[in-house]
Amino acid sequence: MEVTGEESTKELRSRERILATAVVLFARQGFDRTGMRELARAADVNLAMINYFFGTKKKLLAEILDTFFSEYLTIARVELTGDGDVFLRLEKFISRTIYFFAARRDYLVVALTDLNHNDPDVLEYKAMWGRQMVEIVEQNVCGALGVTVTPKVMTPLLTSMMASRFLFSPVVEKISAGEADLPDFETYAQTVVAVFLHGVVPGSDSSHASV
Amino acid sequence: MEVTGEESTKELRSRERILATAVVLFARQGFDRTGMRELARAADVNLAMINYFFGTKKKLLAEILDTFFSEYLTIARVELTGDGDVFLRLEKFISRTIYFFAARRDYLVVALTDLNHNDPDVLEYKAMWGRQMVEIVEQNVCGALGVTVTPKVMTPLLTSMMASRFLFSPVVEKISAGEADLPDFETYAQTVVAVFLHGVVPGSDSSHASV
DNA sequence: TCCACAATTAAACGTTTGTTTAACTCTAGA
DNA sequence: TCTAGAGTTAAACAAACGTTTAATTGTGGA
Repeated sequence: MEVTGEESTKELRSRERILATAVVLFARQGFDRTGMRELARAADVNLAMINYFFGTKKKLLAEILDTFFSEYLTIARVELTGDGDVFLRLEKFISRTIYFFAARRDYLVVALTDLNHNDPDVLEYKAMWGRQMVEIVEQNVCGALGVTVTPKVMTPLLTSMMASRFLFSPVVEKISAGEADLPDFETYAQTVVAVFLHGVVPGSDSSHASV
Repeated sequence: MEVTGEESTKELRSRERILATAVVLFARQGFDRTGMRELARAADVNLAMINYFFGTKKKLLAEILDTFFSEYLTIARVELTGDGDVFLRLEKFISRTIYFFAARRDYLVVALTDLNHNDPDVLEYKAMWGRQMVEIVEQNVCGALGVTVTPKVMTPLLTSMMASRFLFSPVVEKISAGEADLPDFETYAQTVVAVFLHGVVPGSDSSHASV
């Protein structure tokens, strides 16, 4: 068939339907707790189609992770590199990343939870992406900021801060239905920017001056 | 046998050996990827002993999580409540928590990754602990700090910051063997305190004044 | 000594797992 | 019109899963 046309033939749709369904299920119930039959049923394809298109379940996961990490890394490269003001660059990076996390929340959850265990294979894969991320932060942020925090501490720290809203959201929403809910992403992005750059207390430089 | 003595009889040892081994394996390879037979072999007990002592695999996990969350909550109650200076209380809380995370790293990893999926049962369990944590922060931190950040945002944010060092450590260590490694916990605790209270840039109140 | 009972064991239970096979349908290109 | 090949299907594979059963061992208290 050769797929010379660009979209919507039935075969292409199956592949993408599997992919889209897999992200949702993996995020909701985890990679291991999601069976091939369950995924096939949810994506409305035959069981064998998953192995036909992706080979193995692990390779299906790998494709999801590649999508997420490459896009995340692109944002970091675009927003963090350059000669502009470091604070402005950080502000833009954090803001764009949070919007990215919001748009691809399921990808984020899969990447940070399913990936968080340490098969030697998976560990090497994670290190590959982490290395590039740390490198960008090291060469474009740490020096320009003139801080003592090392890039290997700062990178996970900032990533955790930006992601926490999305990783904890199911719990937080469950805590109190109706009451004051989570802020929109615009507000949340500003919060993370503010805390990361200036700390929780907004107006002060806060060397112990409370109550 | 009644277990009137306080320790070291063979039966007690089996139960605790299972528990200790489970935490390590669950943290390293995940709850689902760890089979009962594998756990039994690693703990050097018969397969049936796990169900004999804990009933089901899920209840074994629940015991691990209870241990972790109750201790974490105790620290929050002890260090965050009271009338002293908010900054000093936060500083002590962050410091003690990070030492706690370091001592119980495997527990932390199990609690934050294996628990991060959303079976309705698990979600309710997480909400139970999260609710108490948010309440403590709300009543003892947010008001005293006089900040606009809501407790439902601040609590996950701070927890993420404190935990990031431990969740990402396998990746970060893999990134470059030999080179400048992660800081000790004393230093890391100070870093989190500093960033959370004053932002990444130490000496300035940093309203755009770089390069 | 003997009894009651906790601990331990080997074996089997029925499901479910990810993957593979071989046959079949459909369609684009010669 | 015919054919090569991609898409799709039902069925089966061995392996691993969590759990249960029934029998055995070992020990403290009567």
